[in-house]
Amino acid sequence: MGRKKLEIKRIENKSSRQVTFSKRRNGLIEKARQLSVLCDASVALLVVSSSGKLYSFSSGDNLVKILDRYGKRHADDLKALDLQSLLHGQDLQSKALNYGSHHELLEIVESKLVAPNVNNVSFDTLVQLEKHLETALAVVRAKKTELMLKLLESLKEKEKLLKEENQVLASQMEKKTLVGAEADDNMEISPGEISDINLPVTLPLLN
Amino acid sequence: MGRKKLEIKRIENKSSRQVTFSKRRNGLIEKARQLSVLCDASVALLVVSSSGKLYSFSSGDNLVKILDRYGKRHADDLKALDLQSLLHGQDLQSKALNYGSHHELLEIVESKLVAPNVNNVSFDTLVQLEKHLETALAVVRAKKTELMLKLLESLKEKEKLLKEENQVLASQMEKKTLVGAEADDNMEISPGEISDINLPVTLPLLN
DNA sequence: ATCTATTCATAACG
DNA sequence: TCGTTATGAATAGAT
Repeated sequence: MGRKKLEIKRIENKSSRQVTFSKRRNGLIEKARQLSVLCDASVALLVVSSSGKLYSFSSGDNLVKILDRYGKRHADDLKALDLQSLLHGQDLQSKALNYGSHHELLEIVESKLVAPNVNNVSFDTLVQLEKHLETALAVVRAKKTELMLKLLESLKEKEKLLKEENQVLASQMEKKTLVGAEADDNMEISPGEISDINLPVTLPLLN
Repeated sequence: MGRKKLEIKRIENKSSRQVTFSKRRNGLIEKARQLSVLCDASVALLVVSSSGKLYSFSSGDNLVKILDRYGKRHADDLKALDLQSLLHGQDLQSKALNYGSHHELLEIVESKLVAPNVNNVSFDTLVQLEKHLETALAVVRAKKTELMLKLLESLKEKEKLLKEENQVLASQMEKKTLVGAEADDNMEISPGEISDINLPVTLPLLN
């Protein structure tokens, strides 16, 4: 959108690359902001210049909320697997596992850091908060991973069973086809043989 | 940039919000891509729609590299904080380049902070450091989640297809059985009909 | 940083 | 979701 059409490939001239970076980075961040506002979406953007400087944007909520929101998508899956109980333990550790309190913790941290009375907060307290934050994040992360792994396992198991069902059906089909072909020649099929095959039209697994 | 100037505030009409979201999201991702290419920058973008769907972009290098660069920044911060003495002559850069070092760096920072010579460190810088750490953790978590979600999606898709295969096989079985029963009475099965059924013994999906 | 000729992105509509 | 088009925005190159 300039005086000339610019090819999208690395700009070799260092100084114009720097200028372009600066302009486009600002543009990108503004666009990200607009999208989040206009469409009520959560947006997180990280840009690291070739010289290593970090620029970022994240829609109000803050990244953590974005991830929480993302996590909600799987609420149904988790419920289906009846793993919710894992999230609602009684001890302190499992308290940290709950999304809500996890979030609360972060909000507390943020309010402490952003509040004007920051000076009141001792470094020790800050370090404590930081530790708690890290621990909470780690535990939640691990738990999340664990749950997803279980989900994966169950899906894989389902897949395996379905494959087996397919095998059975397929071999039954083959058998049936052969019998049918033979009947076409000279054999008869007894009703008993037929009922023996027993169609699993509705597979219990699928319910 | 449309027929009319659009105010940057939440679009109330749901369907036009959806349309705008779709267009602008694509635009944003494209811009992110261009920036990363033109200026040789690392870019990570996460967008979660109000309905919870995730869209993301991350420049080729992949988030790991972004975090590596990020790590360098931490290293710089540490230098600025005059904490490098803690490393006892170890190579700061290379230490900062791998994931594990994030935690290590944190511990170093912490140990330094509880020490009495806290005065050297400005509070603002400390807050910066904390934010950066949190962002890094969040991004890694998001990426991990994203990958697992993709896996889940593909497994679900597989499951769906397998179910369909089962349905087909089952109904074919039924058909076949009926035909067989009829043949038992008075009908003949033409070879054409049989080959028409065509057993999918090996499902391409499963390979 | 600022300017401005251009190209680009997209709001409205079908 | 897709295509079209009039228009507002972003920005490449210059200063």
